[in-house]
Amino acid sequence: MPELPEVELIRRHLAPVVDGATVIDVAVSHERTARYNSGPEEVEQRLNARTFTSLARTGKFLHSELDDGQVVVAHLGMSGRFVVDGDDEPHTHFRCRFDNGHEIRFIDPRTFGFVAVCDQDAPLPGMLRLGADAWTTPPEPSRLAAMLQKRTAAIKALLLDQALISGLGNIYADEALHRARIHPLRPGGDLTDGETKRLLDAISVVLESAIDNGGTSLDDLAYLLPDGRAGENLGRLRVYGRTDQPCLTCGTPIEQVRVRARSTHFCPNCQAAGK
DNA sequence: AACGATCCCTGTTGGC
DNA sequence: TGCCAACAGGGATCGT
Repeated sequence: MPELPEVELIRRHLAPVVDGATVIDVAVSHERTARYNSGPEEVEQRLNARTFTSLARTGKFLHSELDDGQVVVAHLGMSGRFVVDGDDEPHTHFRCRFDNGHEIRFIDPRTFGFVAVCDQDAPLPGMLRLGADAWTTPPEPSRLAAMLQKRTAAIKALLLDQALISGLGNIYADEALHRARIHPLRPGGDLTDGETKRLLDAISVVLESAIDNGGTSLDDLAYLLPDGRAGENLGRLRVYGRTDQPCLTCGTPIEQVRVRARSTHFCPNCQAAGK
């Protein structure tokens, strides 16, 4: 499941292909991929003959303004991949050929992802409420503390709320909480100023090193580097997917609980429930 | 307004 | 071995 680091690496791969390129052929072949427009035809019509400007990323969203002021937005969801100049393969729901000779394809078996074209003054609902990007524009500790004030939900759940901070998903939320030594079930409003600062530092380190390591490729290989290799960050995860295995810091078995229908991994010793 | 539950979807896995 | 339920989760939506 691509999170901020994986989406950023995909952006870096796609940007040289799409920036300044003009669409000469586009085909959307799945209704759900076009669900934020009236259907595949609308996405095709609004994209055809348009020129991409600069491919950007906010949280887990990829977006580019077009030469006529529209905005194209893509989200990879759970299983979405972009491939440049690839071969035909199952679950290809979007193909776009450019005047520079390159073609990009969007492959998404679970169809949680999408490609949308919207007007600048009518962004997608999800992007409208998007909080500051967790990596490029993280909030000051005092600002995050203010946002967490009075919040009773588990800090893990709040980290997954893209309206607070955008870009963290289930893997990096667990990793950041472990690095910050904060129990995932602690109510957000109970965090001390010191813990809030630790959490922001941990988020920064966890995301940065994931990008440096080429992202996290899980066993399902839904995410791969542009050249087809697996990202190397899986072996560096300290809690995610390590239920019952010894904590790499203290040896205590990693525990797993569910928070907002998401598996949550933590060390009961390093991340004490009290404080 | 905040919070938790539910749903969408398909490939993979684990239990019997 | 084969079948099927359970599981994985980002985000929208809805009820409380």
